[in-house]
Amino acid sequence: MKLKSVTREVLPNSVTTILRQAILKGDLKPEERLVQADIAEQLGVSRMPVREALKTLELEGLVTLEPHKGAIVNSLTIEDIDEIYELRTILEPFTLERSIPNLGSEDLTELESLHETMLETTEIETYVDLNNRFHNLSLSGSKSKRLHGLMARVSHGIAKDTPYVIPDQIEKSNEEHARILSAIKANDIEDACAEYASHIKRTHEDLIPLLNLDK
Amino acid sequence: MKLKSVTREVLPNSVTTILRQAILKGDLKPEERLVQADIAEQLGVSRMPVREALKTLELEGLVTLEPHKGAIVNSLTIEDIDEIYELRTILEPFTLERSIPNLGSEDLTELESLHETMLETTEIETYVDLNNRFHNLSLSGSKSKRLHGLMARVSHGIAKDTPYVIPDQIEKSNEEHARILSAIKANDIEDACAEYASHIKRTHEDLIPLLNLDK
DNA sequence: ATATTGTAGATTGGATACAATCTCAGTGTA
DNA sequence: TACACTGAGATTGTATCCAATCTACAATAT
Repeated sequence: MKLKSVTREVLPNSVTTILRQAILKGDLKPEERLVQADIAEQLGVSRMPVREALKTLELEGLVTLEPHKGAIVNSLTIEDIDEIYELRTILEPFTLERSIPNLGSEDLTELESLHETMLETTEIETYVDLNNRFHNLSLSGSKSKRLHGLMARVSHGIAKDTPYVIPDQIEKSNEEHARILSAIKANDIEDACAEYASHIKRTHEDLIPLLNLDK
Repeated sequence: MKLKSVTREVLPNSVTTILRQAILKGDLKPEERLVQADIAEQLGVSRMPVREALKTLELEGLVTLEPHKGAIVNSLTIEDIDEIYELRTILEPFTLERSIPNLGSEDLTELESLHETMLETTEIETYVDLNNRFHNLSLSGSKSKRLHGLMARVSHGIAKDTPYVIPDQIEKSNEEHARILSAIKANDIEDACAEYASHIKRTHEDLIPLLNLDK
């Protein structure tokens, strides 16, 4: 018998996740200084896991680490947002193209059901979660750690909670997801990628005017 | 008077560089296990900097880190190479497009002189170094840490020493560099990016048949 | 009063020590 | 012989400690 090996939970990973979410949610503000000892105490661990977590976040581009000085939360300019969305528009369809051929019928069923549930969901929290699962699953056919690493690094830069700020985001997304999904089911890779790209592009265009970013 | 601030050298960075080069040069073979204590002893440091270095290399995609098990050097398949070059073909012109408007006249002079020196160079070692500086400098107008991080992560996956394996690589590159350079000087961004892209694409095509990769 | 220097406290970098976990050879059993 | 088990050694994960460095404020000089 073959069991899927348990992902052994390791402290730095948990710490990383907690800090990453705090930054993306805005609990930790840009330019804010992150003191290892304080974080360690708050989380009830030693400084060591915190140090590793900060290192990870630096490589993900969320914080800046300066030798002997410490970590500060990176701030985002409009140019950053633009850049992030342009990169997503490139990378995610690129990945989708390699993912579709490897999606099994169970995956398609699952995608379908996620989509149907989203159609009936009005709770924003739930929707954000379903939406992430939809996107992740559709890209999951590509096994390339390199691609998934790059995408994580790009999209971690910005909160994944556009439904919170864009009016009608849910309705628009549902429509776009429907088109992506049917293209995937029809195995029309080219079309699916194009629809996926315009989904991201539209989100970008809707998002920009809503942001009041300084600098 | 204004002094250039000293770049404070920190141990993990040195360790990372040493390990990265060892992997790219092939001194550390794919699937080889990297034991922290051994590396630490060889380098005359404690395990702590080594741990950080391995973490960096993991996020760069050069090694895989499994909890409680350790680090092994990642191996490359043909598909990986293809993917790396396709990504470079996308990312580097994307960056060049944002870089050219910010290149000063000193940068152009420097590029010119690098190119001229390359024309006269037959030493492969020297050529590889000049070539790297040429590429880095041309992309240096983009200040985006995100882009440079992504590119580093992509190209660190593969040795930058194609002149060692591709016959006539130097001659072909010189010709292509000339075209890129003149487009940059003419401030023809579109053309420069196109030439840059086909430079990478040609290298990819020349490289593939020369590699005897298992798997 | 302002600018500069000196100093103490805070904070990070790196080393060491210990705990948790894994690996693997060796043993016993069917 | 083949297989499962066991336990010692190896290796990684985490905590703690000390040194290097930075920061901020107070003392001093101009």
